[in-house]
Amino acid sequence: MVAAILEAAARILETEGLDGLTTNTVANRAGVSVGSLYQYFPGRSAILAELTRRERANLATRIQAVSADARNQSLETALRRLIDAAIGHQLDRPALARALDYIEPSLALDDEAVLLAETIVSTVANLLRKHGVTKPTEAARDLVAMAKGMVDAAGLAGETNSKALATRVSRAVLGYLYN
Amino acid sequence: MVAAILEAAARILETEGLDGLTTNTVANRAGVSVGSLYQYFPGRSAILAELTRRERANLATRIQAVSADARNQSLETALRRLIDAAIGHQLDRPALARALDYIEPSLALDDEAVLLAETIVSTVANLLRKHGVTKPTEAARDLVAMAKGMVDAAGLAGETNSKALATRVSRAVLGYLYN
DNA sequence: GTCTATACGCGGATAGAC
DNA sequence: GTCTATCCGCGTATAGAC
Repeated sequence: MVAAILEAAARILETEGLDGLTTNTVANRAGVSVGSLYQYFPGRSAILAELTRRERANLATRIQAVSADARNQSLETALRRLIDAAIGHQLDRPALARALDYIEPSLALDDEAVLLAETIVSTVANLLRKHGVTKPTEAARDLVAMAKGMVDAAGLAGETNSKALATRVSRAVLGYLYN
Repeated sequence: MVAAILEAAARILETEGLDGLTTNTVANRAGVSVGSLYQYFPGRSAILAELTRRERANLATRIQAVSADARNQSLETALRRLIDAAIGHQLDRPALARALDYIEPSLALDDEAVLLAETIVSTVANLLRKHGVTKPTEAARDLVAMAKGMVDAAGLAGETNSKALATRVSRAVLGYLYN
């Protein structure tokens, strides 16, 4: 039930945008009544917060799996794997990812969700540190930001060729690191 | 009067976000009544559209001025100037720029506003083409996207050191081009 | 031209039936 | 536990006074 509501909310975010997401539309789309919805969520923003938490957890899991897996790889290879994971995540549901990215800062996320959001940057930072990159935290933030920008734009433009996109993001990332 | 309304809308977008922007709040902040507001704008979204158009025009003007000025500079210098201009624009009102970036795709912009938005990418593309960069349009889109991502994140994080930021963006941009 | 007052609809949220 | 019905407040938009 919770899953049905969240999935309905996600679909509405994708098709109608933030404005179109109301307790009524979510309930309708989920095939339940508003009353039932309020038994599982205290309100509209709680739905958004939980949806964000789930998506972040999703991405964090991917990132960590790849990162653990790439422990003995070169920095280039490890980064490429991370980029692939991030692109896979974002191009899976580009409009959703974009909407959540935007509202995240204005959301009152619980500690867990905040931690998850930071996981991504700190995973990258750790990787960079291990390979002797200077200012790993700053670099990680920059790399994540630029990758996000590129992937986000690609998603908006309807680009679907993940591999070509990954190659270009890699170029930008490696170029940043080696200049 | 129109200017007062738009400035009020901009301030509300910055402080309250998209949800907080209503015809009432805008009118109040502008020091006029709702009735007067409707004499100048047919509705809420018209305000957003016009605000977007103005901001885009603002940035496009900066970009073109710099671009014309840098006609005989090296590619590196020209790009750095463009980056400085873009950062100057975005860090001037980071929350506003971020909000408009997000809503722009869902806005029914008139032809002029669309053209202005494209001006930025095509200015960069022309510059790249002149210097023999392959796939200039694709590269321009990527460069703008990654710069936007970095500057946007910086603005969110409250970073105010434009010069340091510009240096990092330059690194990313040049790294992308020369790899 | 600008205001106040108001009609109208919609979304959030709850009460109470089943 | 889920539903329907309903209350309340707010935002859009307009009508009409000044």
